Amino acid sequence: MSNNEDLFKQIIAHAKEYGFIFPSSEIYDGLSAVYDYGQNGVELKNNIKQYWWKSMVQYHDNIVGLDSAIFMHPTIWKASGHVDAFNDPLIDNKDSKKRYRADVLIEDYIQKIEDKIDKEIDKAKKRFNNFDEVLYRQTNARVVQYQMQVDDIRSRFAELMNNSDLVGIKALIEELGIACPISGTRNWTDVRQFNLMFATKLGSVVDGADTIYLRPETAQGIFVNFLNIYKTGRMKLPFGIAQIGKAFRNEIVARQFIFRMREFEQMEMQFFVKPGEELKWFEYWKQTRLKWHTELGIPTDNYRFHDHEKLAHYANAASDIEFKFPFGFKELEGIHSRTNFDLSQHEQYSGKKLRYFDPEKNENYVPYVVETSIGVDRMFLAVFSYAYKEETLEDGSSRTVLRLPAKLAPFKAAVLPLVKKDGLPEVGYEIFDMLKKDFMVQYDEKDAIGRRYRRQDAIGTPFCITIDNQTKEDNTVTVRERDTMTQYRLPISELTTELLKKIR
RNA sequence: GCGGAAGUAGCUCAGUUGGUAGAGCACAACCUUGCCAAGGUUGGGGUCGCGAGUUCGAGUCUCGUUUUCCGCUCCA
Repeated sequence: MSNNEDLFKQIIAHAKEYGFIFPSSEIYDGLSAVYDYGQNGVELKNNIKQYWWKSMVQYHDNIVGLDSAIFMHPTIWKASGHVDAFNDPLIDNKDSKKRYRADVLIEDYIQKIEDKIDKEIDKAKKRFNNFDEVLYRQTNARVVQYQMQVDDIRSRFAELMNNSDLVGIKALIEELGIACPISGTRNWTDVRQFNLMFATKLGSVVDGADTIYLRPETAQGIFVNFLNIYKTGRMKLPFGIAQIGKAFRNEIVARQFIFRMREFEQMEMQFFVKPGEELKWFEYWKQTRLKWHTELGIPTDNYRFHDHEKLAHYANAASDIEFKFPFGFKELEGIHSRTNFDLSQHEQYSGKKLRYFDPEKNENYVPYVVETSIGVDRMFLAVFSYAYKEETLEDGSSRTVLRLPAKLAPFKAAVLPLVKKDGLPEVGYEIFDMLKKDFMVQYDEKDAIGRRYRRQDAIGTPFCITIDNQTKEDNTVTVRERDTMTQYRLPISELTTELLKKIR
């Protein structure tokens, strides 16, 4: 484990040292769990997004793109369930230092009483032959008393939650004498509300301005545009809408470098299908998405599916693609069969019909949705941490190399005149100007050639193009490959084709 | 949020019992070499995370704070 910890630290250090990722606001001491992408990081990140966008939008005639706003109508988050689900009242036990959801503590307490009722009923069942459970529940004094207790707590608790009465919730916990399961004490902190959504005010007049939220996921922007795209795009089921964009969650604990951040970027695609076909498409997208990952050349044993057993309220199937990060297998992408939950909710809250007219069946219905959702930053971390290698070479020397998939590398090639004289830099600039139209290319003439190769290795440039004195005679250059460190000569005129071939 | 560890130059670190900061690499300029890093000369860069306190004097001791990593907790 400590080996992996060291490796992870090295990866973080490398990301900073070579201009991939910097802590946000670093000269002001940084801002917790917020990061900036540097000159090389932004290229890698853009390439990841482009690779995704092409595979979704460009390669599918039935998937189109979207760029919806981060600000959205506040009711959207009521419809989606985020206002409720992202609003947890939390309470800490001062002795065990454990944190609980206050509502869960109360639910557990209620559950215990209900268990007692069940026990009474079980006993009675054994005792009486013609057992009438409904009648028994109404007449048995003990059961009636328990049931009244449960109903009382339920209704009081619901009211407290509706009024967001945190003081009242704590009072209820104390009144019920709920103890911490670990320490067994009733030494509680105050109940605090953690809203996972960032709120701000729309409109410059603070008084009376409406509270709006920074979106906690990009998916809802797709759902609320379903009708627009379906109609203006003349779409037919099945079809998809893809979107890349920032999302924000006020996590209680955001950590592990860029794995869990409060501001992050998602690549989501919602695929609308006929009811009843969703599980077929769920399987399809599971396999398709895994293929997208493995086609980058990262060995398949770095990936695994994790099928959910406990499903969210909106899903009827869900699976994660997990990646072997330096800190273990963790979620990289989620594939969810979201049923017609979201569109139905928006129908209800907006009052607009979000229906598809099926010309074959000659009927209207709310389509089902299969979602693929991947974090750009997590994908960045996955690729970056896989690519990072400390190698010992045959001659005993070592090199640090980023074995990035060529199509994701910030720079595709570096143009390196062997020496800074004899007209070689001039030829170098000619080649640079030629290649820059198609590729991100770096020009470097400083220091010994070997050192320049290593510099390119460290930022993952797959090819180095070296100009020497022979170049002036026959217009050929040396191409040096990052992974194998092998070299071969090539006419300058063939460089573009060669690079295109290798990078695709 | 709780507990543990850490924070000295871009990076890796040194800094004796408190006596007003060093090295290597990196960076810049010039010279030299020329196909797998670490030749030469010169130079730039640090109020030692931040803020208080103790002291004649704090990188070093005390307290607070912040950031990062790890564990717990929370979360898709």
